[in-house]
This record gives sequence, structure tokens and C-alpha cells, in this order.
Amino acid sequence: MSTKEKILDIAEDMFLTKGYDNVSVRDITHAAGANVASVNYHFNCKRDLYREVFKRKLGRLSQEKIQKIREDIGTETTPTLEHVVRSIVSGFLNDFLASKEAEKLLSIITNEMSENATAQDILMEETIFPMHKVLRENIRRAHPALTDQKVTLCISSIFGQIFHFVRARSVISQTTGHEYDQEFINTLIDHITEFTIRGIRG
Amino acid sequence: MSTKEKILDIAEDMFLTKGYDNVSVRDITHAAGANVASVNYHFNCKRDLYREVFKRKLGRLSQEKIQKIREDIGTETTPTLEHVVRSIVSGFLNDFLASKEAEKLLSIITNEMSENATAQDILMEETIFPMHKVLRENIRRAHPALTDQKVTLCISSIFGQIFHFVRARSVISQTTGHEYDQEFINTLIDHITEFTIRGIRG
DNA sequence: TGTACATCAGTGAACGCGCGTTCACTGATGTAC
DNA sequence: TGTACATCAGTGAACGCGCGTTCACTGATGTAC
Repeated sequence: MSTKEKILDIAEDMFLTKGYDNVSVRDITHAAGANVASVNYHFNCKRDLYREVFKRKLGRLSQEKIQKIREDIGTETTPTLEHVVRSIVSGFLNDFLASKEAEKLLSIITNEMSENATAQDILMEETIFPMHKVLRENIRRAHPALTDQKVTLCISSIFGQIFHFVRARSVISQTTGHEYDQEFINTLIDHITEFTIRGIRG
Repeated sequence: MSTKEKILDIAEDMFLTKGYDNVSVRDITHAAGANVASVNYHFNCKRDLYREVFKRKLGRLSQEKIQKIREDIGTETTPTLEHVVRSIVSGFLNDFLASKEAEKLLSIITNEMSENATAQDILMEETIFPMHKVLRENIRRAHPALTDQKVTLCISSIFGQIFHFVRARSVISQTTGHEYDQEFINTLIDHITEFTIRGIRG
């Protein structure tokens, strides 16, 4: 494996578990067994390396995730709204709560959603647009009465909840008095699913 | 005004518009017309200054906000669920979208909600617990059938949506094709309110 | 009332460190004639 | 087949900067006898 590939792999691991500012060029190159200058040689600068790492990771992850959603919902018969929403909610909630790394990745993604973000173009292209597309299709299959704008707003309401229940987990643990064990996670999935279905059905 | 007070005021302004890492001790002391060493002299270290600033700001803001909510909903007759939810949603959405500073403040608050945060204890004490208390009371007045746990989960669903529609505003602008002008903000308020009421009513 | 000492707000200069980046370089491989 | 040159991956050492913090200090105010 070339130095360039080694740096890319190690940078992915480090950036996505510790965050951009908490990883130095020296950390990466040292772990890759290469010289400090090699990041600038191969990737121009730290920021560009980050963007390349982010793009590669997000591209892989989104494709995987979209395929899982497609398989889970199926393409044959018309799915129920309950099935579609539960599939989305339980899929994302379980994925993001599966490990510390997944939680950290979510916090990086949500940071890239805010203005002044440094890789929002990549996030939109690799994840948000393709993800919205597949979700919009499936929600409309299950509930064709909704307008395009309404579907989009409902998708944002779903992700608003999912992101919050993951990101603010320690706050929510304190307000509810529950640890995030699998039983409570299932309670959360039920809650978000039911809340959302009713919200959509109107 | 003493140097200490001047530093506190200026640090509040700078930390809450630029974020902890983007403000240096030199920035603060220079703007306050004081010596670099004065932060350490009066507040021990940068982090402790930040925590004091954060506590003071959050305390003031929460009290104000809670009073506004109490006035808006009223204490006399039983309010409708629609009235309670709309009051919460429009209040927070308009407040957080009122200025760049308010948006930045929200992003600081949501960061403090995640694990590894440095001032989560202050956030819980000054804001989350008091805010949950007043919201729980009013939602239960309007809809007494809900269990305690259910009310708490619904509050999180509401804030999950509010936070997301503010934080991810540039992403949502791109997926919906709408700028955040007052007309679209009103559309968002209507959407979140209706989505939430149906979600709660079940 | 005067004196000696303690306390306190605030300062100026420097310390030590970690950071991203740059620069001149080496050594291997490819290519043209 | 041999030679001269270009290209490329990678290196070692240093540069310059900004950072939070420390330390010895000054000068004013308060306090005890």
C-alpha cells in the first residue's frame, strides 16, 4: 500500500473519531509511518485531505445505507406508511447508536450541516440529495396524497428527531431517567415512529 | 466598570458569536483594554471564564424565556394543545432565527448537549431542567392523558425538530428550494406545530 | 495620628509548546535519442 | 545498449506563528496596633 493510501485510511479513522481540530498532521503521518511533509505533498493541505477523506467515507456509507433501505422496504407491493417510517427510524437510530464512532460521525455530519461548514457541498452531493431522493420516493409510495414540499418537511421532521435523540443522548438520559440500553432504544424507535406516522397522516 | 466585569461582558459577546476555540485570551483582553494575564488572574483559566460566561448568559436567557412562555400561554383557563405547541414552536423558531448571533448560540447549546461537552452541567441546571419543567406543566394542562415519560419524549421530539430546522437551515434551503424569509418561517412554524399536535394527540 | 504590614487589582515580559507549512534534498524509475 | 535528462515519491529539518499560562513586579487601598 502506498504512503498516500495509508494516509487516507488512517486520516479517515482519526478525523472521524476525533474530529478535524483534534487530529494534527503529525498524528496522522506518525501513525502512517511517514514524514510530516507527506500530507502536504500528496494532498496539498490538511483541509484538502479532510475533504477527500470525508467524500470517500460519505460516498461509501450513503450507497450502503440506501441499498439497505431499498432492500428493507422492498420494491414490489405498496408498503404501508408504518413500514416505511419504522424502517427509516429504526435503521438510522440503531446505526448511529451502535458505537462511539458512529455517534462521533453523526456529530461531524450535523456540524457540516450548519452554515460556515467546510465540506457542506460534499455532504449535499454524497448524502443529503441521494438520501432525500430515496426517502421521498418511498414515502410517496406509501402515502401519495402528500405534496412534494410536505414530504420534504416531514423528512426533516424525522431527521430532526433522530439526530436529536442520538446527539443529545446524555441530556435525554437525564430528563427521562433511562440509560440507552436496547430496551430504551426500542422505546425511542416506537415513540418516534408513532409520533411521525400521526404527524404525516394528519 | 472593573476589568473583571469588562472581561466578562466582552468574553460573552465573543464566545457566543465565534465559539470557544475561535476566540483567544489575547482577543478578549485586548478588546477589554487589559493585560493578557488578567483572564488567568480573575478567572483562573480560559475554560473557567467560559463556564462563568456561559452560566450567566444561560441563566438570564432561560428566565426571560420561561417568563415569556408563561405569559404567552397564560395561567387562567385550560389552554388548548394547539395554543401551547404553537406558542413553543413559534417562540423558539423566531428567537433562534432572529439573528446570526442567536443561530450561533443555538449551535453552542446543541454542542454542549453532546457527550464530552465541557459545560453540560451548567446547561442542565440553568436551562434544560427549568425549561422541561414549565413545558411539561403546560402540555399536561392541555392534554392530561399523557404519561410523564410520554410528555418528556414529546418535548424532545419538538426540540429535535426546532433545533434541526434552525441548525440545518442552509441544507433545508437547498432541499426545499426556499430561503428563510418570514413567509417560509411561518410555513415551518405551521408544519412543526401541526406535525407535533397530531404526534401528541395520537 | 502615624506606622508597618497585608491584601488586592493589574501589568509586562517571557516561557514552552504544538501547529501547518515550506524548502532543499535524495534516490528510484521512466523516457528519448 | 548506453547515456542524459525528466519525473516522481518521499524525506529531514527548520520556519514562523499563535496559543494559554506563569512569574516577578508595581502601586493603591485596607487594617491592626
